[in-house]
Amino acid sequence: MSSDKKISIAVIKRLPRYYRYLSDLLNLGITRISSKELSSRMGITASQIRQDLNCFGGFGQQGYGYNVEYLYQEIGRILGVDEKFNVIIIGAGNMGQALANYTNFEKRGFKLIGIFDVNTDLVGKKIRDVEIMSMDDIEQFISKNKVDIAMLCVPYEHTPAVADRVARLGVKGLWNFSPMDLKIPHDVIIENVHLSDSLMVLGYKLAEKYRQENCEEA
Amino acid sequence: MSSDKKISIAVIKRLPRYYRYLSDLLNLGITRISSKELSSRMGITASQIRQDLNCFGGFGQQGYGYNVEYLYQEIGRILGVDEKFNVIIIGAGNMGQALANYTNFEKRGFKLIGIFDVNTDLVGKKIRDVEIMSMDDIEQFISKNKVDIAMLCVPYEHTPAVADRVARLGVKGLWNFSPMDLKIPHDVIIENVHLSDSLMVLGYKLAEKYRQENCEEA
DNA sequence: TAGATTGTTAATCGATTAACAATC
DNA sequence: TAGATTGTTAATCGATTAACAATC
Repeated sequence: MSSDKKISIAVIKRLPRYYRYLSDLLNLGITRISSKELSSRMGITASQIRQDLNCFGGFGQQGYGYNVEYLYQEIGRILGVDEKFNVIIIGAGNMGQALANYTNFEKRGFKLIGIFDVNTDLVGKKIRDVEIMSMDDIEQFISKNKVDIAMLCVPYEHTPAVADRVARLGVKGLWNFSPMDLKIPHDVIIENVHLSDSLMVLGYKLAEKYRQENCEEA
Repeated sequence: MSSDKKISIAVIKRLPRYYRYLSDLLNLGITRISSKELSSRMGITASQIRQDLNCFGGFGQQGYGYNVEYLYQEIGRILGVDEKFNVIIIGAGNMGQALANYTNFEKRGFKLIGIFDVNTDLVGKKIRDVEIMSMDDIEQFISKNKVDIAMLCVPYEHTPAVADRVARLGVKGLWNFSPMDLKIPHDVIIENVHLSDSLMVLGYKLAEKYRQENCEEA
């Protein structure tokens, strides 16, 4: 059954992946699926799927499997897709603009309501109906609008100060794109996207592959 | 000692993080560090640090600790920073341009040598001295230049076909930004960057936080 | 030498997988 | 009812942490 025993981060990190696969199944018009079939599609064990899902409740039915649409909606609910988080982007460079153009985020419950930049040349420009505003106006904006999440796309050296600034204004979630482990002394949830870490893992695997190929030749 | 017992992915994923912290220490002018001191900075146990490093060899010295510069260089070597991977970006939209502007990648051993897009309006434009070329010319380009890694910043629906196309041309590493688990029938290393998965984990944690706050009020 | 800190083995903890009774 | 497949407990596996002898 569901309720409150602490759910491990390993399980939580798999939820968006389940959500993606279920979305695909839905688009394929598949209405029911067994843990066994899903396991072969996802490349994980059926046991793990059942174990994971049972952290949150019994979504399946013996002898039948899982109803795709129901499971999709339940996982969406767990992930907070219905919560409709209000989001701002800080830093309207390429990365900020790229994120502003990701319409998929909206479907996942993240609504972009503002973009901020220090560069006054950009102020007034619109990206998908959302205006770029001056950083000077951010205090006023947040006091007038509920902002759940700030996506931080500012240069490395400014990131801690900007994070601190929006945290003081009551923003509860930060999505950090700078290559640092952002830590601020506030009651805030931080999720770091370490692009260069990911690239370096790719580099490691590639270097390892090249080494192996060289061995085989020799 | 070093050698060939398979190193777990959990360890490898921590290497870029060690590399970042060591780079910071170097910039602070710190020349030696103990696993204990590093553990308190990184928020992991000293035991894990020593265990991790010893997968690759004994980099430290009893009674002294680790030489920061030496350890930094060794981890860099393990990660392939010296290999100088040649990289191309496919898709010169906001995300592709954002990546093209990340000068940090170069310092980590990833050299951008080409950008490709289907949009002929973009062809000829330069980003940091690298020209945007037409997708039609990609076969010729790869046959003339060693390309280790392709960063895929193309729309979702085109991603598998583009991945397949460059894999056939001999590109051995793919960095995928589309929200799918890219799988292609070639001998290629794929690293997926699932931005929306990361954002949804943030959403989960935030939703959980809000639920807790509501409970406390009630 | 004495103190510090590694490298490494052993113990613990947590996550994954296997097994199977419950039940649709 | 018989067959299928879940929910859940138990077994296994791997990763993290603790401990300490080796040694700088």
